[in-house]
Amino acid sequence: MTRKSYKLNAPEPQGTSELLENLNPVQAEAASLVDGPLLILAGAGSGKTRVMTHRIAYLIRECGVWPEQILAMTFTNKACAEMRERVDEILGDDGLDEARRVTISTFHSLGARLLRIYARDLGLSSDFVIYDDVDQMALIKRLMEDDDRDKDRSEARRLRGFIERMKNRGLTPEQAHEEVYDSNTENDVHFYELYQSALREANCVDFGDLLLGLLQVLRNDPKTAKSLSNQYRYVMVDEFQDTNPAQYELLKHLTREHNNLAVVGDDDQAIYRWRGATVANILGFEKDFPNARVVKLEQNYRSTQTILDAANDVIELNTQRRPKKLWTDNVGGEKIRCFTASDDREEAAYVAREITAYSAESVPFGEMAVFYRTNAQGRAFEEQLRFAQIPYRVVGGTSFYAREEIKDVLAYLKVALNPRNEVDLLRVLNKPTRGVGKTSIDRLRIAGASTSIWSAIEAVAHGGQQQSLEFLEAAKLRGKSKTGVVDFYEVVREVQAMLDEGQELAVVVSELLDRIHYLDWLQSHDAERAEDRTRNVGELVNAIMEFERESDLEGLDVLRAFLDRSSLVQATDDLGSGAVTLMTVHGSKGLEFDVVFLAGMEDEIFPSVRTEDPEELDEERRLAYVAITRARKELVITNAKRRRIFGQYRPTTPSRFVLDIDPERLHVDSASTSSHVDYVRGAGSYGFRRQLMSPDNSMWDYDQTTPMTRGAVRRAIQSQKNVDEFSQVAPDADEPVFDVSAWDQEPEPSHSGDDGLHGRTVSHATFGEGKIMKVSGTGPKAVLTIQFPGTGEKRVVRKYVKVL
DNA sequence: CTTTGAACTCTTTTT
DNA sequence: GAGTTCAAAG
Repeated sequence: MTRKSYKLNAPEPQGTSELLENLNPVQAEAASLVDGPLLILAGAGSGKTRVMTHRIAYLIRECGVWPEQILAMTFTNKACAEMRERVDEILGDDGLDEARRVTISTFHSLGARLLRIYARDLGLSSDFVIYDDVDQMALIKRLMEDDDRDKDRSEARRLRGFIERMKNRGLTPEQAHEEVYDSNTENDVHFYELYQSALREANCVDFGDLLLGLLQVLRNDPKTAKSLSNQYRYVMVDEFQDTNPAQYELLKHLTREHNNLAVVGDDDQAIYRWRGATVANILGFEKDFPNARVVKLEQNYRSTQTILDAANDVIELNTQRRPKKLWTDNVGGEKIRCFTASDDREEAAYVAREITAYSAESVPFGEMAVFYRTNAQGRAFEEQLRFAQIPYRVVGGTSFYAREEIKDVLAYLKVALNPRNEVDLLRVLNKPTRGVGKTSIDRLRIAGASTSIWSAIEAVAHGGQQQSLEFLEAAKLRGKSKTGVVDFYEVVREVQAMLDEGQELAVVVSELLDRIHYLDWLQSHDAERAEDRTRNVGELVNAIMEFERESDLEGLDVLRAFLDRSSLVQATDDLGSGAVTLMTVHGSKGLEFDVVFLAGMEDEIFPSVRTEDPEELDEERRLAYVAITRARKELVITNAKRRRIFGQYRPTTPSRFVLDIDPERLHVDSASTSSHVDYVRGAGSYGFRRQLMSPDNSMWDYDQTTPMTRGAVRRAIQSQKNVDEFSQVAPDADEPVFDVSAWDQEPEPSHSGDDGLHGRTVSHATFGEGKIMKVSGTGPKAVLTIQFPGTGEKRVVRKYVKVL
């Protein structure tokens, strides 16, 4: 990569730039302090994204910095997309596409991208595959068996946790060894070592490796570090309070040539300690970067005074924090509404009812959100919102790409790309069932012990040609298990062949599905869920097609890029849509909504049961602070007197965080089954109250006869009128839906915008000649539905066929 | 080898 | 209450 003219020293800002006109003086200062280390302490809602985006624009416009020289790190892909969009807006459309040229990335995406380039330095080939946590667990369990440890699930989880912690701290197994202080840890480190070499053998990396691997490259090869640092002349980091030591070290490497590191963060919003993040990074920033300048953003532009006060009531009880006070011009505001339901279902029903009511008062669905502490709580809300015909989208939870059927299909592709990848290989070797059971798998593993399972499979498939030990061992397979293994081998080879030919990815997948009768298998194997799963597989094909069409990559690179994306991006990462957002509090970080419902505010839910020491409680408190400060206009806090946990009802107590809020700011919805008169302010009172509580849950003051308020009734009635306008939940209605059922049907002719292609005969590398039945889109990337005699109907992108 | 059913366990939070 | 694991029958 050659950059001829680096701006080595960007000029100090001269006077005012019109770019900064829309910022307040402190924001403007933060955006224009361009050189050297900078710490921006940005309270909730103080416009930090605004500052960062303007800063990027300022660098480009006023300081003559090339977009390619700017690196901005965020925590989620969602945040990346938003930042890019906003930079684009500020810069305006001048045809230079500057926003696109800035590197805006998550740490992990950057890691994946750079590791593809430097894979060799780590003994990986660039075909390496990324393991998600399910794959990781599969590998760990297998290794535990080999290492004959107790094959205990919780032990496996513990080991995964250990490995993850090591990687978060940037420690390789060798480095971890030096830290060992007892024999148990010694043992764990040994396992870490084992795990790491298994990953390398399989030519795979896990999530932590995306960072640790990159770190290793930078540590071992100063030249690479230097050139990267020179390329990224200006580095910015969002949510700096949530960086872990590995990420921090990475930043140091990347900025060592210039020290131009601007970090934005808020210690009150640090919520990823459990993931290895340490506030030490933000608290000690000035120590590591002695000449760092510090800017504090304390004016809140988001919430009402009431909401801000409530948030402050909660957070001020934390002891370990940089003192700061947020203020706003936005005085007053509605009181925070509290509602206590009799159980979790009623809680959800209440929220649904209120959403309808707000909607009737013309709050758009997209401006409302429901937050909860754990993903499991989301289901109740899904049910009730669906029932109330409210459009919603669930963010987080099981990601699309983590679903079984999706992982299955992708596993075939991953094996085709990298057959040494044993986790994926074992995942689909007998899926759909081919008669290859545990015994056969064990034999293959023994046969391939010195090489790989794949080579043992190859040996079986190639029959008596080879006389190696592997072959002898593997040759014990006979009958159904042998034909099964051979069949699997052939499937993978066929996929590889199609990929080698440069066949379109979506076609490869369709062929694969046909070849292994995957959809039939889904149907016979688990009829109940088959419909959903079939649709998901169809959506996967759609996503692949879409990706391929938009991608400017060629050949196998498309597949690699798609697979990387599937491991790094949540399918729900896209923003926008007129639907109510359902998500965990963690997921809400960085977002804002007019109306926020904060549900399940009960002790042992929020704060979580698993909170043990005071530091963890502090973190829960910060989490509550984050939740509250997401709300612009109104906040509704709900809880339930009893809740189903482990499938049975258990009594609850109100969250101490609600008790911490000055009752002055609360308005108890009298439709509640409890009057909340018990809500007394003060953290100190909590422990005391808890002692007082009798086992029969007398904390809650039963008062079930209270009628709904007139306001609530009014809203409920109003809402009835509006219900019909909203269709059944269709979160991604504008996405093209791949109609799987159409695969077996007769093609239906169509003439929409077909460039005159309709009915023409085409020739395709694999399928031969066929007739175009349907055209959607125009140009080389249009999707053609083609009837191939002998093969049947296929959808193919225009550029892959020749029109005869 | 595969399927079935009963027993058993686990629940934070996510890139 | 859901997902996983284990044993026994097909």
